[in-house]
Amino acid sequence: MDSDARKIPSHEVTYARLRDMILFGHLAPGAPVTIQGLIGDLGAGMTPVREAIRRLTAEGALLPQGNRRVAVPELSVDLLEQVAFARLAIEPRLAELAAPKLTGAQIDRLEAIDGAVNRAIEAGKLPDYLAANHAFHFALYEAAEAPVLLDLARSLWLRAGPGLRAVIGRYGREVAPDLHRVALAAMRAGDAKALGSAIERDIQQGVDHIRQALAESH
Amino acid sequence: MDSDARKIPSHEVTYARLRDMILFGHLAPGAPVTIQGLIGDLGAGMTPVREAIRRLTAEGALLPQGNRRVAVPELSVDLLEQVAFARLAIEPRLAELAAPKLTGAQIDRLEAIDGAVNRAIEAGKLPDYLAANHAFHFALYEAAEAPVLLDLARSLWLRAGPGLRAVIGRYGREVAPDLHRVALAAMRAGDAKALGSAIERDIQQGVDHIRQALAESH
DNA sequence: GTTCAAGAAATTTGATCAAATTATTCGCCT
DNA sequence: AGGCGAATAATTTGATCAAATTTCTTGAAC
Repeated sequence: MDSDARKIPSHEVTYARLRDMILFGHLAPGAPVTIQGLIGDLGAGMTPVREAIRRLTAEGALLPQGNRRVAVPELSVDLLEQVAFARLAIEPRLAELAAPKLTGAQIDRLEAIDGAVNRAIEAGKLPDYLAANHAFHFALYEAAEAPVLLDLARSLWLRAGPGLRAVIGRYGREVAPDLHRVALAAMRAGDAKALGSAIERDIQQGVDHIRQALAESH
Repeated sequence: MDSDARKIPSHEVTYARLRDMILFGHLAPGAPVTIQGLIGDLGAGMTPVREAIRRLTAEGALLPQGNRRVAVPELSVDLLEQVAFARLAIEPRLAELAAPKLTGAQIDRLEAIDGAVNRAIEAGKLPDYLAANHAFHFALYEAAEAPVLLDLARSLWLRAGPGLRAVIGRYGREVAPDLHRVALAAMRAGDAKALGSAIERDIQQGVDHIRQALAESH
């Protein structure tokens, strides 16, 4: 029954679960991320939990609290600006690198993911939207075959995670230009520059969204 | 005697030691970074060593090897280009942010560190040079008070670490323009743009150095 | 008879857990 | 309000289990 789960180690599973909780804003900033608590919640042993916390701390998704505890960091305007700057530097480059390597099948897959994004928006399913949007960007970035830049992008999305919580619950007004469609058109045309530009504007749009949500919650 | 060391946890010490070994090229790429080996070499327990390895893996300083081991990654030309691109995007920005916040005392300290850099060069002490150069850059970057960008810079230096090993042992021909001096002049003048530009050229110079060393070792 | 290969045993190493230790925090009492 | 003590949580060690690599042996082919 559970014979299929035997191959992947427990600390990987624990890491992935905790990461997704942060990435999609399921954990409140300042939340008490305690080892003992996660042992109960995730049903894992102590060692796997410790290692998951250490990894996420190293990636900037958790913040050490002076005393020997960690918590989900509050996303201040100052931190958001740093994340925004770095994302705008790294991710358009990833898109440019991916452009010449994309196969037709990969573009089809990206178009399918983008369909899921739009369906989630129309249905008003914010969590689904966040997951699908994440999937779209990283399916594209992975095609760039640039592991260093990809790791940086992952870390930056993780740091922006707590900000998404502020977005959740706001009206799902999705903005005018659908930049994913622009990006897809650039992919089909093989235009790396245009693709990078579309991704850049898409990031700018997303960051603006978080910035507004942050400003309204004081 | 060791009463002062009681406050900082063992896994932090272990992490810092292993990190520095990678950062300054003391570990050969492909080297067998094994838990049991480090327990012996560093005299630490199993859990601290595990956590240090996990943290450094998350930061990209160590690479998982399919089987459940990790090793110091080989620095290919391709990886170096990615690191170079990201460093050129992030670090000049850190310098610009630091410029208006630098106090006279901090600039004096940076000048002192740069003195150590030059002394190490003249004495032909490569390890001392690497340590002092690292200290110079991060003393500057820390003044920017931008933790996100600072973490990214740390991760990038860590990824470039294995490349330094190729540089060690080559003739210590230090290049013409001393860009640290240019940077110090920009700091005293309070010219953020000039400081960013000096750091940018300094990075370019360092990357060129590694690139050449890499090319010569085929 | 020698060599190569396949397979099995043994050793090494990583993963997980449980217990003991140490530090921090919180409530209570003065 | 300040300090003392109990409780809670993190750190660390040691032990046990599972996986992987290496080595040794055995058999067959040349």
